[in-house]
Amino acid sequence: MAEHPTLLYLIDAHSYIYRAYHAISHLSTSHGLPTNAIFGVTNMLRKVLREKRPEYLAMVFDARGPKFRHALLETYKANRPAMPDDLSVQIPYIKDIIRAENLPAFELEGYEADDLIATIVKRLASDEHRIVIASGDKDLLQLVSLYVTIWDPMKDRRIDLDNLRKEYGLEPGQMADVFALAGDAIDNVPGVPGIGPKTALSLIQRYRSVENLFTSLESIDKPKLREKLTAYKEQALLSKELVTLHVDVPLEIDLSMLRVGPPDPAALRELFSGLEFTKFLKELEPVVPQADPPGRTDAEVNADGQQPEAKVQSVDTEDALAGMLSRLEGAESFSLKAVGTSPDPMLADISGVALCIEPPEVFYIPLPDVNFKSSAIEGLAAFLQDSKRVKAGYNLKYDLILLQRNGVPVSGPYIDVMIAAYLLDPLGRSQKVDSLKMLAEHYLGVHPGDLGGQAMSSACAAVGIIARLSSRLLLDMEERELYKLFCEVEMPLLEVLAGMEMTGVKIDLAFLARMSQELDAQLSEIKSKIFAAAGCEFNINSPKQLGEILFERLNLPRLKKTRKTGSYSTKAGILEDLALYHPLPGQILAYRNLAKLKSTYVDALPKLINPATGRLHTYYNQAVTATGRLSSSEPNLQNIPIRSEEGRQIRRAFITDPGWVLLSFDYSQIELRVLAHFAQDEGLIRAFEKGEDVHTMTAAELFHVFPQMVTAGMRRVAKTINFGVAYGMSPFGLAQELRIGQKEARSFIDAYFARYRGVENFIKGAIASAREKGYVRTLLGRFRQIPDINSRNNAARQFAERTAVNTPIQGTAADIIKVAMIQVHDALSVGGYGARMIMQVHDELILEAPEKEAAGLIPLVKEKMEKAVTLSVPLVVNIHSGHNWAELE
DNA sequence: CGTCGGTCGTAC
DNA sequence: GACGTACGACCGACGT
Repeated sequence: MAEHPTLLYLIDAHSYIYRAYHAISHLSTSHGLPTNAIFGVTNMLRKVLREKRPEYLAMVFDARGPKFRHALLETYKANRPAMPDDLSVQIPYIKDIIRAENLPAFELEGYEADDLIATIVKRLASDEHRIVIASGDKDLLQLVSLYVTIWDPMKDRRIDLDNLRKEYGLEPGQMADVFALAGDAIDNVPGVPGIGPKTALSLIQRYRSVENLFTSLESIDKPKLREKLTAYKEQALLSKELVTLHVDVPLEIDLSMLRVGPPDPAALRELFSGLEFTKFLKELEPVVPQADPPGRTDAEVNADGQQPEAKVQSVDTEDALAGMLSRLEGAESFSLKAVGTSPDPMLADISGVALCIEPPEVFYIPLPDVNFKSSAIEGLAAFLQDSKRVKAGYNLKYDLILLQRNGVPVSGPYIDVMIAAYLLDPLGRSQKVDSLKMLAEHYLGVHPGDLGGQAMSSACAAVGIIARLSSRLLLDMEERELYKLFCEVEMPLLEVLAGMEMTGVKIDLAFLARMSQELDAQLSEIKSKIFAAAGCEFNINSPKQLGEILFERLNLPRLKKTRKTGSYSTKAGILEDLALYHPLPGQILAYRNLAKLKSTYVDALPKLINPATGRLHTYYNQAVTATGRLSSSEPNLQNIPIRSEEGRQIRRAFITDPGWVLLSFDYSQIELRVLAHFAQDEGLIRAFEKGEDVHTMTAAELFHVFPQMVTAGMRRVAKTINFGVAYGMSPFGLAQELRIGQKEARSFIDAYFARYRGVENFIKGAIASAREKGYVRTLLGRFRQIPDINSRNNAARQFAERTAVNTPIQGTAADIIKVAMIQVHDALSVGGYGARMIMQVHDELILEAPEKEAAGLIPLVKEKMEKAVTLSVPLVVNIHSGHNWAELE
């Protein structure tokens, strides 16, 4: 596989023109010119340009005039309605916009876009030139190959060779056979009447091709089906000719014809203003001076007339490179920003690196284009890997992944100013991934103007600011006693997380596809029962409509208060109560349960599979939570269901390669152990030292019985209280959770605190300390301000008090697993294991390992986790292994 | 079409 | 109102 394949985007223009036309209704200028299709196509195009920054692209149009296929079948497309007038008037404007964006466009008299696309694919697709076809047209599926994927930019759905094989169980070349049998009413491909997509698919799966099917007709056991096929044999063969794409369009084409040029902002501005597209007008960047000629460039970025932030030197000659490298020789630290073509570092191609040793001087190394690419990379790589030099960045994990994927490994020490700012203020959302600008304003008092603009220049401005921010934030962290946490935990963890994100996890797509189908069937069954029970049809997903049905139409008792907005609450707890009065609430609960699984997990996960790796790469955010936990997104792997049996099935889709095994290591009761440590509570510490079931022990204490006498109900109460303590539980909350009265709940809580005086004192102490200092800290010194702790507003203050109790507990547990992750990572690398950490779920680490390594690995990882820190109670890690995540119990 | 608050539900 | 920390799907109001 090539190291950096070039991506070519082929856009099926008519597919998008029609979709935009139908998706957007009634958009027109004040003069009455319809603009719905123009708007939709422009929107899609600009999205592609913005997000993919393609180097090569072609807009492919259907040509007017007779199609050669008419010779094949006179009725072909005969009854297809001509393009409506209010659409055809828009086409010239779309072409104008494509011209102004400077995008290559192709159209050939007598040929359809499909055939042009097929021909271009035939000529250009290779390992080095991967092709992405943007289209919603099924016929194009036959072009999918190792080098060609189909992408629907509106739904952001990708189909590559693996997907296609898994979804259809066929090779791309067989897709034409399926369509030939099933036919297509819109394109007037007749197919075989009475055979739809399902039957067609299963026939081709069995017989491989239309031709082969007709030689084996006698083996079809359903007589009706055999009759149909016999009767329409000729029509089916003709249909196949119709749907088979032609790769012999007389078109001279080479790669250079597809190169995307720079857009013409003046022309775009004129078009957009004539079309009254204010949205796009705003997006056009303000007029900037032309970039200086290659060589030495002094693109100055002004900060409100203060000193320039960046004097950019473009490293695009051997001399410039030598100059930069000799400057790096004397540098103990430098800041960097890798520029990629996508915000997802697992999808992006690298286009360059900006680097700053001493602001305002900035180097920019354009990467894939430079002809001395290898020497530039090698020279730079030596410095990026030098453990004596500090590398500063903003969201460095992005740069690490992008560079590593392009063969340039980076090593610490690091200073990530996003994370530094997060430690200093974990609430102030000032350190979001796109807000380096806010940090500059807050800590440096400058107002950089160029951070949101074009990628290269904003990266150059960014590295200057990062260099200045890093020294400032280091001082602030020292002052706040956060420096050690930063250097010894967060920065090493950054690299661990980068590795986990790059590795990703393998997913069983076929399993999810089956599950999706099953859920579909179950959902439609429940849906009809719901409509019958309700006596009318409505949107089950709308809490508003549902509330009206339940409480107004069916007049069910309004047991709970209405919500803020005045609508009725329809959450699960309330529906469970209502289920006693009517069958509908129970059916709704069942529907919600399945619909949630389908939309949030079963159908969402496949969309996030990376086409290049075939795996799922979550994003671990290290600078989001108020307590110091990690969060995971795209997808969130930290809320995959486990508690219900149906939900847990989702975990069966998380798998590993043959010969490998999944191992999970989870801390037993980590938050309760942390509580025992902080509270120095004798009873709790003793329970953990004995190594017995802590909830049972608590129940024994609470109910004054021997542990052997504890019933399941008693244990459940104890368990709920044990969890509740860490959350700052109230009698109301406990009552609700246990479905008991508030008085009873209060007496349980009183009994708990009477038995666990240390815990009671810890809670009082945590609140008092927060009141006095205005903040709380975790075991490793992580810091969170509690601004409302002295508020006169009761609700706000009580909330602050619960936070003051919960944050040290939750945050310390987060500290501990972070330390463990670093040590496990180091141990794996020192021990030369092939095993790797792939997921973290707050108190649990999941590794994948070659089966042979598992036995040796288990005690090693367990040891590292249990000894990550020393508390007054032992840390205990439980281990499970299996071939999918559900087997890890 | 896009954004955003509200509601709901999953995890630890 | 009411028990901590997240992410994200869906709806529906509203803006372009």
